[in-house]
Amino acid sequence: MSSQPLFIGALSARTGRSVHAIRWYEAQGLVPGVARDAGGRRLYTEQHVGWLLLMDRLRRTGMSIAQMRQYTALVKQGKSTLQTRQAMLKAHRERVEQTIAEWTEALALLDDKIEFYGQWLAQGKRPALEPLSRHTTRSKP
Amino acid sequence: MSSQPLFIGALSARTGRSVHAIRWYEAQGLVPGVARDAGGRRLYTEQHVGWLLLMDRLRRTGMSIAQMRQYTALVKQGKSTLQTRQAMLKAHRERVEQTIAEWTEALALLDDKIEFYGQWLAQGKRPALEPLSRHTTRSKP
DNA sequence: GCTTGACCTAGAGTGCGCTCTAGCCCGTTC
DNA sequence: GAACGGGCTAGAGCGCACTCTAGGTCAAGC
Repeated sequence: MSSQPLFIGALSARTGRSVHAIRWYEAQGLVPGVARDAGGRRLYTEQHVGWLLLMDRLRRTGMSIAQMRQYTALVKQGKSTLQTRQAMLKAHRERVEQTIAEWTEALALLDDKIEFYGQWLAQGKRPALEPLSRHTTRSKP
Repeated sequence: MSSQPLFIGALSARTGRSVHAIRWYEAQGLVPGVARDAGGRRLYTEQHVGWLLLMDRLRRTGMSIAQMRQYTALVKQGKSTLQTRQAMLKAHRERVEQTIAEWTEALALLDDKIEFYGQWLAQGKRPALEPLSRHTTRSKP
């Protein structure tokens, strides 16, 4: 269960992030609890693997570095910030859902366009109805 | 049905894109068929509204400017490129679906974390199981 | 005919998130 | 003990997608 510490190269291998990126994340205040050995080298634990992968997920779902820094700062402050952290994640969850909804709409537009090209190709002439109007207009009934 | 042309300010208002952005898009080869009046001002039609909104959708679903330029170039070349255009959209559709899947996974992780904080708050002490392991490890059975 | 405002071009500047370089240190291996 | 691999810091550079500035033109209204 308890494992020996990882050096930065090992953490890099485990997380798929570059060594540079890991150091840069730390400099940005996105990696709490990094110890050093006698020679000044960073020492990581298994938890850091999970943490970095969480950071990765947050990033790749559009959370900014600034917000991730804020979240990390809350974690560093301990359990008095549990509520705030939960609220942050809930807010982010909202944004993720919102984005999924938008991308799903885009999927519908793409399907229409693909179908439009399909008909054009099948019939040899441009179909009458352009698919654009249905999806791209901004309301106005 | 036939409407008088729009100047760039009107197009900006209709599409929500800035005047600067519209000119920049044109410079990048993303806006086909832009006429000019005697004084050199750009003249747009209703189709341009739809076109820009399509470009917007593609952009906001992660298509790069380079790829949008490629797509626009195909449109400019006429119907001989129908098949290629359709293929491009199909490929983009794939990427969009892929991304939706990833974001949906992230949603699950967020839900777990939110729940984790909920339990911590309810019980007053840190729950045993960290939600991270389930979602963030990269395979390894 | 002069002001006003919307338009024009060319190009510089910006913000984000890394990525890479330079120059150095330290510990292990031959 | 020299070479090598991996670590360190500080800071420069990059790619993308805009965004803004400077300096000018043009046309419609007073």
